[in-house]
Parts: sequence; C-alpha cells; structure tokens
Amino acid sequence: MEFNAEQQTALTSEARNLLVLAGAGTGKTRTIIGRARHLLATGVSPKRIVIVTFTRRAASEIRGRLIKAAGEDAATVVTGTFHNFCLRIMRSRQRWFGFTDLTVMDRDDQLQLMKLARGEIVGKDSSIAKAAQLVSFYSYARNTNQPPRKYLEKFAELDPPAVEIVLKIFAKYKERKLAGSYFDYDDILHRFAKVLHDSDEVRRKVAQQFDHVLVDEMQDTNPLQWLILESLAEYAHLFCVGDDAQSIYAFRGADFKNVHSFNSRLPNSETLKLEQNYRSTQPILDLANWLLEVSDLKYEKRLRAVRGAGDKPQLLDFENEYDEAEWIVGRIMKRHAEGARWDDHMVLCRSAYVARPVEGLLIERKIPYRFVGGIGLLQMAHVRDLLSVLRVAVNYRDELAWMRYLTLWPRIGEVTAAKMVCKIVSTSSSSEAASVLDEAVGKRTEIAEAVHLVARQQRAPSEAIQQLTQNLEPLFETRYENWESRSKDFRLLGKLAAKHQDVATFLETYTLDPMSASEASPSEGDDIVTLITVHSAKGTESKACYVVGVQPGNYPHTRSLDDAEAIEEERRVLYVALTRAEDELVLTRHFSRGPARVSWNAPVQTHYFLERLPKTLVDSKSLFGSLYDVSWDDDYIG
DNA sequence: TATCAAGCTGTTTTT
DNA sequence: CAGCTTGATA
Repeated sequence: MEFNAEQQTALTSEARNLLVLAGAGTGKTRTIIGRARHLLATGVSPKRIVIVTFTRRAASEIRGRLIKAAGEDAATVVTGTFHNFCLRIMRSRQRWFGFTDLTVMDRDDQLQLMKLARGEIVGKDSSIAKAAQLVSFYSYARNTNQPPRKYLEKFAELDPPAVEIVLKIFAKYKERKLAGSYFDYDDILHRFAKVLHDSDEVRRKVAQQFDHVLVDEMQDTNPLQWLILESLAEYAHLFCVGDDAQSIYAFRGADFKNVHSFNSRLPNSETLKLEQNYRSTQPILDLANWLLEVSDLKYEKRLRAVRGAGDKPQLLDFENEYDEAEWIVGRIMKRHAEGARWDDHMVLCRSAYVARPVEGLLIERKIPYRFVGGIGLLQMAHVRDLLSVLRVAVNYRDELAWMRYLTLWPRIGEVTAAKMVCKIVSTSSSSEAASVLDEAVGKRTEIAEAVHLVARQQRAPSEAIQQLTQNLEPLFETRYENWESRSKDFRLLGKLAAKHQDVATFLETYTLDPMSASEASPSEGDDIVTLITVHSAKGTESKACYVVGVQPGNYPHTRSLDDAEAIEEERRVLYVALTRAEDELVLTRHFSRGPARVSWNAPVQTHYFLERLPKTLVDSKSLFGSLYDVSWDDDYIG
C-alpha cells in the first residue's frame, strides 16, 4: 500500500484527536485502513481499535481490506456500524446498561407500533399526522437529541393542541415498546449514549477498553452519535474522516457541525485535508467542482485529478423515462459486446422508484445486475410474513410478530389474533406459551406446528426456513397471486440464513441492516451491473457511471423544496453521484412529467442545479424521438 | 368478524 | 402502481 504525503501525515499523526477532511475519491477508506495498519504496526493491540462505519457494507469492506493489508491479526479489530457497535457492547455488558432480552424493531415494526399508538389516542382523526410521519418526527428528535416537545413546536411547526396529542401518542408508543421489550434503532444509540453520559463508572469501563476509535463518514454523524464519540474520546484517540460536501443524511439527524466544530469541541485536536483525487479524470471533477462553486454555501473545495485529462461528461435529454432507460441499457450492452465488464457500469438513481424502468429492462434483456438500496429482501411483505414465525419462536413475547403471523391465516383477523396474543404474551415461559398456543388454535394444529417447528430448529436457521416454507406453502399460495416469483425469495433467505449459527443472530443481523434481494443473490466477485441509490453509493466507484433522472423533481427532490437547507442537501446528493465516476460520466434526464411544482408557489426549476450549467463543462445532446445516438449507426441497414 | 372489491392518494434518501 | 380506506356482504 502506498500513500501520498497528505495521507502519510494523517495516518501517522500523533495528535490526540484528528479530523481528516477528505474530498471524494481522495482515498478516505484507504487512509482509515492505513491508519489501522499503522497502529497495529506500532504495537497497538487489535482488540483496542474500533472502526465505526455507516453501513454494514462499508464495515465488511473495510474489514476485508484491512485483513488483506495487515494479516489475520487484524481480524479482532472491532468493526461495525454505530448501531452494531453499541449493541454488541450492551449485550456483552448487560448489567451496566440495564439490558435484558429484547427484540430489535425495524422500520416496519416501528410503523406498526406507532399506528397502534396513534389509533389508541386519536382513532381515525385525519387531522393528525400519519404514523409514518410521527415515526420520523420522533426519530429525528431523538437523533438530534432534543426533547420531542421542543422539536414539534419549533421545527415541525405544529400548533399547541396538536403538539399535546402527538406527545400523548409518543408516550403510548413508548409504553407499548416497553411492554413488548422492543428496542427501536434509536433506542440502541440512545441507551448507550445515555448510560455513558450519566455514569462516570460505565463510561470509564467502556471507553478504557479502547485506545483508538476510527470513524468513517464523520459528516453523517448525528448529535446522539457525537455524544457517544465524546464519551469515548475521554479515554481513546479519535481519528475521524469525512467530507462536508458529501453530507446527505440530514434527514436522519446528521449534523455537519460535528465536522465544522470538531476542533473547538475537542481539546488537543487537529485537522488535515486530503485534496488529491485518485478516482476521476479532470473533466468529471470540473463538473462536480462547478456544482459546489455555484452554491451559496462555501464548501471551499476543489478536487484535483491526479489522473489528469479525460472525456467530458455527457448530458442527454430524452422524451421520457423509458427512452432514457432504453438508451442506458443499450449503451451498457454495446460496451459489454465490445469487451467491457458488466461491473464497470453503475447506474445511480435518486430513489428506488426512478430505477424501475432501468431495472425492468435489465431483467428483460437478461443482464446480470444487483440493486442496492430501496426496500430490501427482508422488508418485502411475504418475507416478513415468514420471518414473523422465526421471531415468535425466538421470543414468544414479540407481539408484533404474533399479530403478523396469526392474521395470515384465513378467518383470523385482528380481533381474534389480538385475543390469542394477549394470552400468549402473559405467560411466563416459552413452554407455557407453547401450550397456550396449542390450546388457542384448537383443531387447527398447523398454525401452531409451524412455530414448534422453528423452535426445534433454533440452531439450524437454514433448515428451519426450508421446512417452514414447505409447511406454509399452501397458505402463501392462496394469499399471494404471484406466489411462484415470490417463493424464490425464500430459497434465497435460506441461503442467507445458512451463514448464521442460530435463528436469533440471523434475525438480528438483518434487522439492523436488511439487504435487498438482488444484492443478496449474486455471490461475491460476480460480474454484474450495479443499480444503486445515490445514498447507498457513497464510498463506491465505477469506471462508467450513469446518473438517471437528473431533472428537477429528482435533483432537488420535490419533497424537499420547502426548506433551503434540504435543497442544499440535494445538491450534495447530486455531487456524491457525480463524483462516483472514474472515466465516464453520463447524466440523463427527461421532462415528460412537465414542470414539477412546489405546491402552488415556485416551480422546481427555480432551484434546479443544472440551470446555468456552462456549455463547456459537458457534451449535451437531445435524443428526442430517436433512441439511437447517431454515433451508434452501423455500416449497413439490416 | 372476516373478506373482498372499488376507489383514492401520493410517490426520498437509511441505521 | 401499491397501499390504504371504505363500504357492502357472508
């Protein structure tokens, strides 16, 4: 591994706390790995190094590369997401955190629970925000570490009576959460941060386990996560890497003051910058640099391409999204026919929704691909149905899973199920619960049998899933129209489960970071096209990048138009997309839906980022009417 | 109480 | 276009 002078300075730094401002493509991951390797080489025990990332994908990549670079020794370096790290420590030191057996709730469970809470307080009153919005209010308030009341009043701008009602719903939600011993994502961070903050003793005991904490994507940390880092920093060195121009998680409470105020908040801290870009050619960076320059915000960033000159990015206009998809897929096929690998191609989209036309064509043309982002395999209705059986087998007190499973059966609705669940949950052991279940289902023993089956197979998740699929097949067949296509997801699930020791760890791994179906199926190293949301694409790169739907409505997204800060974040989303490309960057767009509007006021165009794009920065072309780029024409007409 | 059909809405990003 | 609500019927 080789490093330039900037990187070398960073990774060998003796500073107590170091912030590395690393622009896109400047070797952020490389520097983190280099740092870890350097620490190991200077005699730091691997167990005393923590590397925190934002996604499990990033964690496992760093882990893999580190072991490759520093040897098997490095396998005991603690790597994981914030959530994963906190949970691991809390599990291993249950008493310190007042932690008992619990189920981690995913988004869907959270939504379900919030719906119940909302229903209890306001019934069907439609003047109160929907459950989904309530979840996001609550979650945002907690991640930014502010009292929900204050958030509702100041930022959500609810009127006083509404605030009171929503707070009541939150209280109900909390009550139900407690009753079911559930932990939502935010509880994981919150409990950990709170205990560390409140107890000097626990803080010391936890933080003293580590000498060095390395943080990736620092710009995406939120105030709650900052509290955690601050606590750890009392005993350990911080080494944080980030780029404020790539901060795109404000909606989740990320606060890039964690980057801007790093030095003032931490004594003995230093800041370094990495500015040499190794990824892209200069014309690609020129476009990205321009995008930041025209912002009102001062990013003070100009990426320099070490690699030098290259092709100009292309900007192509189409009549509609289908032509756009057709062109991109056609282009990728052409390149492949010319000898390029499928995995040199990445298609970036603002939302999963926008990716559909492209995905449809990739399937139609039988091009191997994976989709990263959007709703995952483990969030699809039928998969969650199946998983609910695993969940109740692991934890009979999991009300949400019981409800889901029981109502799957014909003639069992919410009311019947709720009565059964009430009885089951009030038992004091799982064996008692099992007999209560047997009694409750009466003659319909197949309902209970599925649960018993998993309970017997706790240590063999893959077998459990296989048998379960067989047992429940008649049920699913009548329930789902397209059962055939869905059933293959279960086979995939079985494969995924085979990697895990028991049902419980399998469930927890994937509630914390569910992966999508097409992401899970191909084995590593396969040559496939990547279709990915920009948010998931951070940290990745590809020789050729196609950014689809670069029109107002997507960049900036229609939903973020009422807020100047949100619009600025949208700019950064586009920036992240542009800076993924190594050699070739193609932006495509279409205006078929007409000018998207912000409610009644300004049309989206007012905020459109490419409005005043200088012609010299891109080769732009309009491909209206004809799908075929002139340069594609062959020598004869066949 | 369960279920189905018809109609309506509103469509981000993720641990 | 899916996911939900609503209303009628078994």
